[in-house]
This record gives sequence, C-alpha cells and structure tokens, in this order.
Amino acid sequence: MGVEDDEKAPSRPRRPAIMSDVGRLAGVSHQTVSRVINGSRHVSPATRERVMAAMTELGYRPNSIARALATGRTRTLGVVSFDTTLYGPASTLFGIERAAHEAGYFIMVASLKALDRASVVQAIERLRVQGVDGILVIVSEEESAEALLHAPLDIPLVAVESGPDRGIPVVAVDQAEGATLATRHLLDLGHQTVHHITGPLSSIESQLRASGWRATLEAAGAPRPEPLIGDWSARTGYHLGRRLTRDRSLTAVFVANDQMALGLLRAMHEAGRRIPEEISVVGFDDIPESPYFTPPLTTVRQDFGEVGSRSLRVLVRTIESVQAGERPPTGSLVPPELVVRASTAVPPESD
Amino acid sequence: MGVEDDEKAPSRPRRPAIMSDVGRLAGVSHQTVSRVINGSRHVSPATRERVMAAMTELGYRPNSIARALATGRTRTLGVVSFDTTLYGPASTLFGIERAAHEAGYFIMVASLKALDRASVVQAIERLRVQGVDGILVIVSEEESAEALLHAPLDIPLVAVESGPDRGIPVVAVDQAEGATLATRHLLDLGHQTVHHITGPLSSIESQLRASGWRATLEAAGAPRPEPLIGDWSARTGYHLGRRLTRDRSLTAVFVANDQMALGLLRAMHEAGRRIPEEISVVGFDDIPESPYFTPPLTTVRQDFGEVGSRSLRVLVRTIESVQAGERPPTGSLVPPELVVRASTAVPPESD
DNA sequence: GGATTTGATGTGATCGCTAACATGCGCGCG
DNA sequence: CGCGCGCATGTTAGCGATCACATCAAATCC
Repeated sequence: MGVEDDEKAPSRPRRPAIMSDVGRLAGVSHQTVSRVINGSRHVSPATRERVMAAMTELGYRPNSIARALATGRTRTLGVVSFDTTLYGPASTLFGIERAAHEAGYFIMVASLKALDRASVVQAIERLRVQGVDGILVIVSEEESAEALLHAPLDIPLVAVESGPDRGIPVVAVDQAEGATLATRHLLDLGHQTVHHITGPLSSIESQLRASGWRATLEAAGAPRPEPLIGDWSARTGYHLGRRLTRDRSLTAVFVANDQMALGLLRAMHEAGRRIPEEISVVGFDDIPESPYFTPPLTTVRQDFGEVGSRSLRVLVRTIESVQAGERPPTGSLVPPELVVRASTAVPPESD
Repeated sequence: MGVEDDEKAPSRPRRPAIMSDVGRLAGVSHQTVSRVINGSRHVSPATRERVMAAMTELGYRPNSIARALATGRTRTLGVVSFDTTLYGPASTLFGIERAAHEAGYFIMVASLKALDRASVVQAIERLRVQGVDGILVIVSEEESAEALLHAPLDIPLVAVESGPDRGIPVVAVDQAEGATLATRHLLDLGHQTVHHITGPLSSIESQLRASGWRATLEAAGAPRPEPLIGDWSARTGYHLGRRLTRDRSLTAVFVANDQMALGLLRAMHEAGRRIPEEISVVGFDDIPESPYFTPPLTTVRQDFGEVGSRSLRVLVRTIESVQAGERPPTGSLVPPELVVRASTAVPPESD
C-alpha cells in the first residue's frame, strides 16, 4: 500500500539517484535542485524544504565528477613528495591532509621515484592531468626546487619545507634560526666552539642549517671546525660519530637531525665518551623518540604539522586569488623552538 | 608565413586542446582519436600515426574527469588511515602509493579525526562521493574493524594491517608468528620465562602479538607473567620499564613495539640494570633507528612496504573481478622476520 | 493603472569524453 | 556475380552536473 506503480517504487534503487530524480520527486526541475545544493538565494523556503526531503528520501548524493566536468574545478589538491616514510614529510603530509579536510578539499599523493628534475616535472604533470586544482610540492633537494622554476605556470603551486627563493610561495621552518638556536645554546654553555654534522649537500634545509651554524660561530668569534657531511641516517651519524671520537678537543656537536644524533650518541657510548659530561650534543627535528634516547636529546623542534596546514592554506588562498583576480599570498616561515634535555651541559674543565 | 588563418593558428593555445581539435587536425573524427588513445585494434596504422602526430603538435592531454564521467571509473583509490605520522602506517601508505602508481591508479587519502566507528564510515563515505573505484582501510583498532562490517557493500574494500576476520579481504603481517619468533628466541637463549608489554588493548595487532606470546610460553611450559598494558609510545614504555626494574627475577621482556622498547631501555639504563647482560629485550617493527639504540635492539621486522603494495594489488584485483564477474581474491599474511642484535643474550647465572 | 523591476523557476546548451550503433568499402565464397 | 562479412571510420546519444538565458508571476514605481 502506498506504492501505486512498481516502475516508480523507490524501495531499493538499482541505480543511484541523480539530480533529475530528486527534481521529479519534489516536483521541480533539476536546476532548482542544483540551486538548493549550491545554496542559491533564489529558492523559496517551501521548495527548498521539499527538495531537501526528496534528497534524503532518495539518498541522493551529488556526483562530484559531473560537477567537476561542468565547473572545471575538482576540489582536489595534489601533493608531490619523495619519501613519506621519514618523520618530517610524513607529519607534514598529515598536517596537509587535516587542513585540506577542513577547507573542503581532497588530497592526492604522487610520490617520486627519484629526486631528479624530470621526476618532479612528471609527478606534477600526472597530478595535473588528473585534474587537481593546485599542487603542493614537498621539496627537500635543490634539484626539486629548481624543477619548480621550470614548472608549468597554469596551475597554482606552493613549495613546502624548502624551495626556490623566488617564483613561487614557500612555507617552511626557519632553518637558519633553528641552527642559530642550537649553536648559541652550546656557546652559551661555555663551549669554545661547536662542531657540525650536516645533512646531504644537495639538501636546501641542510645548507640553511649549516649556514646558520656558521654565522653564529662567526658572530661569536669562535673558531669554525670543518663540518662533516652526513645523509640524515642514523647509520651515517654513527660512522661520522666514530670519526669524531678520535678528536680529543671536541666538546660540542650540533647534528643536523635527530636520527644522525642517535647514531652519534651510540658511537660515543661505544667509545666510552660520556654525554653530556664530556661532549654535548644537539639534534634537529625533535622526533617523538628523542626524549628517550640515552641520554635524552636536546634538540630543535620543527612544527611539521603547522608547516603542512599553513602551506595548504596558502595554496587554497592562491587558488582563490587566481579566481578573484587578486594578488596571490606569499610564503611564510614557521619559527623553530629549542628543547633542552639531557644531552647538553657545560664543557669539562680543560685546564 | 605558414599560418594562413589566424583562427586556426595553433601557436599558443589559449584553451587546452580537446579531442575534436586533434581529430580536426588529423582529419578524422574525435571518436577515432579516442580509439587511438584507448588502443583499439580497429585503427589503421596510417591514421594512428597521423593522430599521434596531431596530439603531440597540439600538446593534447586527455581530460580524465570527462573520461571518468563517461566510464564511471576514475582510476583513483581511497586510503583511510588514522595517524600517518607513525612509522608503520606511513611506510604502508608509501608502499600503497608506489604500487598504485605502477598499476596506473591514483591515491586519495582520508585521515580520521577519531577512531570511532562513525569516523570510519564517514571517511569511506567521503571517498565514495569523490568517486574512488575502491578503498583501502588501514585498520589498527578493533572498532575500525567492526565499522568495516557495517560498511557499504557497493564498493570494493580491503583492510590493511589488520581487520575483521570475515567479510572483506585483509592483508597484514602475521603478528602471532612474529610474537612467537620473539618469544621463542628468548626461551631458546635459556630464559625461564618472558615478560610482555602489550600495545593498547583495543588494538587488534596488539591482541595478536599478546596471544602469540602467550601460546609460545604455554607450548614451552613456561610460567606466564601478567602482561603490562602499553600504548605504543616511548613514554609509556619508559614508565612501564621503571615498574619492571623493581622485579629482580625478570630476565627477558618482549615489548610489542620498538618505541616502547626504547623507553624501556632508557628506564633500565637509568636504574643501572644492564642490557643484555642482566635483562634481554626484544622489540617489534624494526624501525630504522632500532640498530642504533643503546644497545642495538633485537626486534621483529615487519615489511610494511610489502603489506602496502600487496594490499593494493588485492584491491585492484577485487575491482577487476567485480567487473569480470569473477570471484574476488582473498587476503594474505606477510611473514615477519626476527632480527637479532645486541639487546638479547643468555640469562645471568641465577644460582 | 500601465511600465518596470524583482524573484522563483524552467529550458537548452555545454563540459570532454565513451558506448552503441550506423555506414561504406573491399574481399572471399558459393 | 551477388551476398555477406570484417574492418576502418563516422554519427549520435548519453554520463550528471552547471551556466546562461528565457519565462512568468507578483511586487514596485510614477
């Protein structure tokens, strides 16, 4: 009873309802349904009510593909990243995703096979073909940054974590400031100078940290030891650490990330050099494990989540400003924070 | 010169080329262009040649949105995950992305705000509206697994890392086997029994590891100490570790993940209990830092990347089997591997 | 009170592609 | 020699939304 015509019985819809189904049920045209969905002012309260009722009755869900075809916008953003296994990029990606959700966007990930320029351009291209409205590129290496300068100009782009110093907005942590914080902390404790283990040479972040360290030493008139070149891995931190154990004058090391600092700690421990009594160590990143290293690591905290969400907002504003014909926003720097734990102390009496 | 008609001059296309532009230039219909793109057999080599030339000349790129609207398939897959900051999920996601790329699919990420059932259902819903062809759910908690049993049936779904024991395919590491490997290793070294720090009670993986540990002890006729309940964090590992230092009979601990093991190591170190001489410790996961803990950690390696890529392949096969009307594939278990380092040794003389 | 604005709604084209069917030609076969 | 078949290609109609414009009634103005 109640069902007059089995053609029209909406009991179990074989085919998902579309806009005109809703319109038919509500006694209006599909266009009016569209108006209700998009919140147009020109719909009477009574019809809006009826349309909404019809939508829930049919379990109607708008088809975003069709909408995307008609509007030319997908409300989807792309993220290009190299290795999302590492704590930094993973946290950034997470921050991006959360902020995207809040802004009503979806995220498509394209990870790189290699770090060369062609891979970056290819990844951007893939995302573009897929119809994203804008792209975030998590840049770590100089070459990726360069690739961005040769990237297509017809799609909004934002560089994350580091990037080229012109052309497109960059959102990143203030690396030089972080390095300064670390170095000054050690100098303030009374160390004559501070050694440095860098990240890979090709990494922009690594370069910025090294130059922050260098500048701080110079400003303090401290001698500048030759930095050791690392690659972010605990393994290399360990090997470089072993090399450093031979230097009896060494009292303080600023290591460009926590993983390498972990390796260094291990090497020092094996060599019987006590930390922080004999040697002070500062890391960079503040990964969740750092407080439980032996000893707990003094380090520079980067708020990756903030970098992610901030860069997403910059991208969204860029997209909107393109549509509104306004000036696009610029990038910004997130301040780092020194976290003092047990791996740093005043230097041993040297006399 | 060369350009006869400024209407047709393809010099700098204001509007990106579409299929019929290519067709016009090649002197064929748009449909023939479509045939070339989709590799239809019924195109003569000569026309194919001409069409391809026209495509490159115009810089033509197919519009995937339009194709999706026409075919009903987007070649996009969704991934639902809770915290992609953790090493496990992050690596799995990475494996998924690589495999997706290889299979010609894109990945859309939807991360959860909370772990309750509603969030999971909502995330699946969001992805579905966005038009994904299938969904991978990285499940860690019992509640998410249950949510999957109430999930919509009209879209292919695969559970990753753990999941409900029926209904949908699950791809995961064999947790019980891993726990057995760890426990037996300690028993084989001569320990009378093995203590256990679990993950959170609500975690399926945690439950499986605990029951593997329990079964192994029972099979060996060893006494079964009360397990301590953890939460995966180094912080909690540290606090539980401090509690364990008071137990003088303790000689071996199997910790449900490496982060907690790190905290435990730290607690033991502070209490002056030597590892592995007095107490042996085995972790789970084999995160990249584990070899550089103090001491280097014996642990059970999970191949997250393999879990990711395997689950993606299962999902793709599920989608294809739905179309072909075949039986969908089932889940599978990835074997874990014991990695022996320096945190385990024979127990101290007890007499 | 007739001209004009305003608000609610409908109509038809369009986004760029694929699916299904139509066409026309050449060739083999009985 | 005519029939039918297969192949290369074209034509037309969707896919499910939005957009631009048309329509029509009620409200407003002078």
